[in-house]
Amino acid sequence: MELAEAKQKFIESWGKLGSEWGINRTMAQVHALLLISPEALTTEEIMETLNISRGNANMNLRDLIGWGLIEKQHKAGERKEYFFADKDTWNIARQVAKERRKRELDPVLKVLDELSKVTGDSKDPEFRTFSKSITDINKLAKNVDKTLDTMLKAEESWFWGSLFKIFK
Amino acid sequence: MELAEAKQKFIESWGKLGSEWGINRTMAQVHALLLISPEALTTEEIMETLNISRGNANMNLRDLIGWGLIEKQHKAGERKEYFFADKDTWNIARQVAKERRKRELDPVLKVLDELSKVTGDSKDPEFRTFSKSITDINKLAKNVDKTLDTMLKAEESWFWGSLFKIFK
DNA sequence: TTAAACTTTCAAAACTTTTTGAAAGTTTAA
DNA sequence: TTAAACTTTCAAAAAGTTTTGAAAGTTTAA
Repeated sequence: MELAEAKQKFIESWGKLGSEWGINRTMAQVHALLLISPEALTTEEIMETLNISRGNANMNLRDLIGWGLIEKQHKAGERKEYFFADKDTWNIARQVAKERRKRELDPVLKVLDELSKVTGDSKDPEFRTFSKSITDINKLAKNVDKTLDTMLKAEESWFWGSLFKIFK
Repeated sequence: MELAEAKQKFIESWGKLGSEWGINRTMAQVHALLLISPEALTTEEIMETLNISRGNANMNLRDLIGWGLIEKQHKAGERKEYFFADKDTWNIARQVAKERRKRELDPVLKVLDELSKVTGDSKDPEFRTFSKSITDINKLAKNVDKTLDTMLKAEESWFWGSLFKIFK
């Protein structure tokens, strides 16, 4: 396979994976493009490579900055803004985990805590089933939360090293 | 909070979480409803409770069966089909992880393996950056894959117990 | 200042996904 | 058999999401 073709394929696959996990396909593609670019790129270059409009490019670049996955770069003597991606996959994974935890897991934990407080007749099967499910899900969610917390603080080598010890 | 209100809130939150993670909102809501129901429910009851059409209910029930999250139940002397959800959160988590791995992670791993085979001029920064990114992502993806594999085989107590040992 | 170079915004259009509901299909009891 | 009770299908409609592109806004050099 040619390098050019391989690049295309990577951008496509990354976009598809993103959309399956609830991330805007174009945003994932822009990220993929920057991931494999040795140099920072301009909005113009991104628009051209991915065949997207200026507005679209701008909006997704801003979102990627919001996710902490890319940064702006200023080149001396140039007016244009350049964008480049953090290339460290461990940082990327941590950053995504961090943002999704904040945006999605945290609110759910809050609701679950509220819902665990609901009281009722412990003879009522409706209440008992509700209560048990909420409690169980709450426990799982808290465990996930705690694990993410450790992961976010961890160094890559320590993290995988530790998992390796457990998982043979 | 009333039990009825709490149920509503749970169904809503579960649906929202699902849609943020790329799972059809209605499917997640049907799942939530069955999770907190002590008894198996008919399509009719689900349609009424969630205010959805017969076609929609049927399609999402089938999908949930496909995900291994709910099952059909036949009641002696009854024509109707009843549906009930596995209430064990650990099983649910495993089942979801298993399906998403199969549907989404596996294909990406396949593409990454292909892309790691691309050869090129190691003096070319374009090639070097591409190559390094693919290799790194491939490594991370394989680690995730291996960890999921262990998790899928594990018993809940063993799994969390082991994590606990690492994560203080 | 001014105007060129650039970035951001946002309403409308395009596209994607989900939902509906009526028709077709299936199963069962008699 | 038949027909009632039920489930499944699927094309069209509705809802939701993303993209466009022109206009407005901002920054900078001179």
